[in-house]
Amino acid sequence: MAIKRTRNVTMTDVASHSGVSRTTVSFVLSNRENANIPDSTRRRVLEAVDALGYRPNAGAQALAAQKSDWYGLITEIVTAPFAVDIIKGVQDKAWDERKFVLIASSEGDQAMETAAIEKLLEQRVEGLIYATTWHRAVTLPPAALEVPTVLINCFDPEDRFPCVVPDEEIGGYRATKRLLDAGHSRIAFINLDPAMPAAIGRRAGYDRAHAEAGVTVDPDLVVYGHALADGGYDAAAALLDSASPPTAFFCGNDRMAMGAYDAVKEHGLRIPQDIAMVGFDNQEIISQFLRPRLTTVALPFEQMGAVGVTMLADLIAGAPLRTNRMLIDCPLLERASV
Amino acid sequence: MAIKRTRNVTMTDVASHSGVSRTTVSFVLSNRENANIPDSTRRRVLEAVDALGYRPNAGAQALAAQKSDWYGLITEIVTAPFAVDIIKGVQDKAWDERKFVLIASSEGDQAMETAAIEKLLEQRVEGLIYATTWHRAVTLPPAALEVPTVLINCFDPEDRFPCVVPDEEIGGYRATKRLLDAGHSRIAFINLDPAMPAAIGRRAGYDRAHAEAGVTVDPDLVVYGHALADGGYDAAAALLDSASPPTAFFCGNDRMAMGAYDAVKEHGLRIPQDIAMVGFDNQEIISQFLRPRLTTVALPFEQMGAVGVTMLADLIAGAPLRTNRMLIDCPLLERASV
DNA sequence: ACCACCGAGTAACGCGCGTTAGTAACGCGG
DNA sequence: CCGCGTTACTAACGCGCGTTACTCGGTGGT
Repeated sequence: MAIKRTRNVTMTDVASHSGVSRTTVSFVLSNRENANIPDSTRRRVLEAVDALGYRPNAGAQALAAQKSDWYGLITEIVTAPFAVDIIKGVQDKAWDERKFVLIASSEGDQAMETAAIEKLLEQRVEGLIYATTWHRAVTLPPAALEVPTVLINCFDPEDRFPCVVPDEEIGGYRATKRLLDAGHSRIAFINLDPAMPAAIGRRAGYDRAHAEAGVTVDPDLVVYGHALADGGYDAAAALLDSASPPTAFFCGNDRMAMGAYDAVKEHGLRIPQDIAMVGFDNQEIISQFLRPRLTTVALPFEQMGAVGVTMLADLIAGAPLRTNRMLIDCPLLERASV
Repeated sequence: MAIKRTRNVTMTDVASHSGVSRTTVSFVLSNRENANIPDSTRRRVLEAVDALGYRPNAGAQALAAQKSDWYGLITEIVTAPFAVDIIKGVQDKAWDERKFVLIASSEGDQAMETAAIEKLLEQRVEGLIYATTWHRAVTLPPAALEVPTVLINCFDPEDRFPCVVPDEEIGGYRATKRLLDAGHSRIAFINLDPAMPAAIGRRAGYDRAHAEAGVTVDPDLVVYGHALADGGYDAAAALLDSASPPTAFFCGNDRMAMGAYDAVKEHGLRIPQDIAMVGFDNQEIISQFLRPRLTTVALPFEQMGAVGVTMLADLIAGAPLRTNRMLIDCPLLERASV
């Protein structure tokens, strides 16, 4: 465990080592124009930087320059899978803008969340991104008002913060249209809790697709399931046992589709020959590995993260936002279950 | 979008607002002992803090105090699911020690990884935690040597860094013993790539359990599968079609178990009545929702994260480490597939 | 010979804060 | 009245760096 504890090398060290003033070192390192640094000097400085292993002190830089180059990201990291894609989208995009992302997890706990925001503000982040794992309304701690803030996958009921949310309606529309196009007319919709924005939007898309196709929606085919595999299983089994069963299922999420698969198989039916199935979320570990692989609608979290960063940058720059509520398209991913 | 842009309030502002010196404010806020601050003064200061919305500047604090209270965490965030648990374990434990965690993602890319470490060092993190999503040897950029560093779920071939890794052997042992105890004697082992530390350790545990039970291992029952659902399906199907098929499967991960489930069901066999199944990883989204729910061995990532933080704290404090390679137990989670 | 100008470089201030070394006022025993 | 210990505070330095406002030694033009 040999730890090379380099004494903290500062610009002053670099300066004396290369025989110039600290100011000159600063000019060289910040590539300042109009500074008239001849190449010979520049080289001497850079060599000293290398030789001494100089590393700028970000805190001191931020203090002197009065800016931090950091964005803060608050997210529910426990509820796992989706948060990761948002983080990735945010981080990559931020990197493009030479910004870094300070991640704090909220764990759903309100007190901890407030503490996290405080900590980020103490780091003097230039802006805040608040992301949730499921589409919903949120109420942020008041501290968030102190700094430019963008919401991802959630929205402020009072509209004080701009947000990026998935276009649930188009997702529901795409899924349903795909099934209608495949010739199905009895399409069951195992939706999420009807109070959720996701459920409302997707239902609207389901209805619109039917309307455009001139097919009447049978209200008995639209049910609400517990949002896990069991919920999908139960709902699908009940529908298959009904007097006039559906020939296709549109499931509110991939987990329910996973349960529905089991119900279909246990009824001795084959996917997609006898029953077609479309999911939602594109939770890869499920949709990629179900047999047959599941056709589903993607929630483009990574893209949402990237768009969020762009909006935040505009907000910080004081640029006008095109919209306070950015809708992100949800594409259909064709696999093998239709 | 009403953004309350509070001009940056400093200690000096608080001082003048409450009629004391900046030093006194500092003493009050840091709860300094032996400072003899009467309650009346303390209250005046705290009221001013509140009234002005003062918020300490972490960068300035770090600069003055010559310490940062931050740990750096580098992790492969793309390969998703596991990274999240490590992050959670690290963050919670760090919070207990009043430390904060700066997360950077490496994305597997060597250049980006080096850049990430540099950035963390520029923030003057007190230590570094490097975590991977699968157990393996890693080679860190040399910059990691400049600061106390702990590895999680990976190890340094040259042993320059202490590490926390899962005890694969005990995991393999537990899984196998459970099946032996259930009366099985022909237990197939669909292992991961035999070059992986995980595969080696689990195989050793599998062998030890057999040896202790006095059961001879049939080498034909130990196969290596592509680590995805298809690999599990193919391997399980082949074994079930063989002359003397197994009565139980121990799968190298839950994804393969997911595929094996399909193979078993397609052979008209029932789990667990006809075939018992044990997975590995406890990838919740799979093991919780397969029907029947999958008995599996957990990789305790959260715990590994917490232990890593403890080791790092010791390392920073210069305390002697009990071991340079901490093994974490992998418990068996009983569900319904045995 | 004088001035204007340019290239090359530096002294010095301030960012917000922790901390040390003080000071000023007061009470109390002798 | 002196000396001394408390109590309650503050002046001032330094952390590492960005930045502004300079200095100083040449060159070229008139």
